[in-house]
Amino acid sequence: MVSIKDIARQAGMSASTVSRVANGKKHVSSDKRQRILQLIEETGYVPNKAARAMVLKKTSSVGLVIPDTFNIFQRELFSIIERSLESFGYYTMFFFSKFEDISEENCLNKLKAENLDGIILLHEMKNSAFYEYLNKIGIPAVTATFRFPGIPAIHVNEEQAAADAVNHLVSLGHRDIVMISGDGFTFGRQRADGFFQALTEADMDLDDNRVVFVRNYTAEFGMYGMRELLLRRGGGRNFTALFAATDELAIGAIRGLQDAGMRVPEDVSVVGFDDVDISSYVIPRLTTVRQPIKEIGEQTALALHRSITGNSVVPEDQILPYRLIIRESTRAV
Amino acid sequence: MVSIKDIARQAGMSASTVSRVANGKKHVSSDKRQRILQLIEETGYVPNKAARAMVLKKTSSVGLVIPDTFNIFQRELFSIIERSLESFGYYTMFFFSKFEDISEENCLNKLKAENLDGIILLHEMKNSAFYEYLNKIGIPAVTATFRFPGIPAIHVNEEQAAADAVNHLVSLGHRDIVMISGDGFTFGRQRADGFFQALTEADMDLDDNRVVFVRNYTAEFGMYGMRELLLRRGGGRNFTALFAATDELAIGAIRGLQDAGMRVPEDVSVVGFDDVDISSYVIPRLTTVRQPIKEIGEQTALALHRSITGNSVVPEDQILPYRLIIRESTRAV
DNA sequence: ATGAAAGCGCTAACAT
DNA sequence: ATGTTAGCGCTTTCAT
Repeated sequence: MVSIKDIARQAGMSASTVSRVANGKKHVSSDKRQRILQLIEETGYVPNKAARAMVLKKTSSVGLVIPDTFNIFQRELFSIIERSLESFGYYTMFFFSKFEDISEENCLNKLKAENLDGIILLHEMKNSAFYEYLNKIGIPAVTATFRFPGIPAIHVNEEQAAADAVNHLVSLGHRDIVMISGDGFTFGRQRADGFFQALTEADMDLDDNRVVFVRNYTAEFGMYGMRELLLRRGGGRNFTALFAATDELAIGAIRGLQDAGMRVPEDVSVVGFDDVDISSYVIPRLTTVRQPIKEIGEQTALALHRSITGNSVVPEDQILPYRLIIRESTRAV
Repeated sequence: MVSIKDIARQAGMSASTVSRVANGKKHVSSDKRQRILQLIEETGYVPNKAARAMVLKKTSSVGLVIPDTFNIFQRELFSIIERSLESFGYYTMFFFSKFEDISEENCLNKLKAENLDGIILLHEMKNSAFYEYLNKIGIPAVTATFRFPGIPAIHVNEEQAAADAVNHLVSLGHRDIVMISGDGFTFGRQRADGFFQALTEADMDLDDNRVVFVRNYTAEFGMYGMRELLLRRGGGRNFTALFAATDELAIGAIRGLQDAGMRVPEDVSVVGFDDVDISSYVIPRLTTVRQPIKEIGEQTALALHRSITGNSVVPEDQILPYRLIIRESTRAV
């Protein structure tokens, strides 16, 4: 590894001068600057980040905490955030965390060791120790797609969005609607709440048997959820519509339906949530709730940047607009 | 941030003693050790990684270079690698890179600044400067899913696997087979080569018009590719089977077929590649080539670990077995 | 404009 | 067993 001293020695100057050049500071004669620049170019010298972080007491890095088993939506989101953060000059470090105490503790320790400038959570924590730590050291933090008291959040109104999705089904004449949701994230609960709210407003029967909560928001568990629903309802001909808490869940559920000899949307209408890439290509194309993923990502990065630099207003919660995208998986009863 | 000095001061001992305890070294009396451990617990002290890296001259971190627009297969793979690396005690840093000179240069600079213990590439580089750098500084490196001369690689025989996929189609009686592949990764070329090889062996016509290369390996581009193919073939009734270079491409292509009024597998059989999660849930379930993703990930981490510790044989190229998974998207003509 | 020196948090070598 | 010291690569006073 070529260090600042190597450059200084080769140039016959001091490390200070090299440092000034490397950081674009003034007060260096242009001939020396030229010479050093040339040496940097030749040797491919790049300042060591660890050493820099130590003296500067900041890392220009932000930590992005994401679920260990992130779904397609979350994957798209973190790419956007990463790119956006980069445009502000931050380097993004990813921290994968399971929804378990031990994994969270592990994640927290890694985070602590890094001396980050800020933290973004895409993923709520089971253990409040995490939030307490953020609070205690006063590190800038932002949450995306969910909120936690005291931390600025960027998200949509999950409950309302879910209710709207269900209302679409109701407006199509469906009277017997079921739902598959999941554990581990608040949005699973919120979307289920929206579901019940819409049912209530439509004056429909809302026994708990209408919702099954599965372990993961994936296609695999969507299929299991559907099997469970079919079992509960004794073969299933008695519901005509399904609301799935994510598009992946919806895709798996449609598979389960198909396996049981039911077609979508002829026999059962299905609405998903997220409007993930693949949703507009599967058969049938999915009716779903589109989250403004680009805006969520960009606003999250911006809010954190503001919070880090501190030279503008403290960012507040931002609730962004969603949109119901009607495609082929729903139809009138 | 609580530092080693804070602990030392509170304990009334020297930093060395605290360091010894924090690193589980011997030669500390058990009462002092107790006291320090307690303090560490209370304060939540975690050694600063940057400072540690500086004196140790190693970071216990490995860089994982992945494509900016990673597909589902690559996403699954990097999770596995990350977990596996963690079990060896490494922290993984992700570096997203586009297949462009500037992005690669950017990525290389970040890499250099980090002083990594090793590097894993999931993604080939356009510019050879990248490989030259690895070589020059002699940093341990491993490539996964592709190979570059001089760097140990973990991968399947892409060409042979593709040929097998096509042979399956041939054995089903298909005589007019087309393909959608992509740019930017060698595997796109290799899978196309396997396609041509199988066609040759089956003594079939192999004009270049049979393959369309799209820009990305996503469902979106799979659909575009199919449209292009349909255009070329004047409406399309004259091919009965498709080989898609990835499952996502296959899903998009099936959508394109469906939109043109053709059904899979009744009118056209489709084979994908990768056996991504979603492939066993979509309609129709995809026939595809399964890469041993878990083994690829684990062997990659292991090979790098060996290369870093240097206390075992230098790892060599490993070619892992693939498997053709026959599901619903293919049938006899 | 330039260099010398101090110090960031940590570990290891060297005393004691 | 424990403390003192030096030094990792860098930036930033502070002299000159």
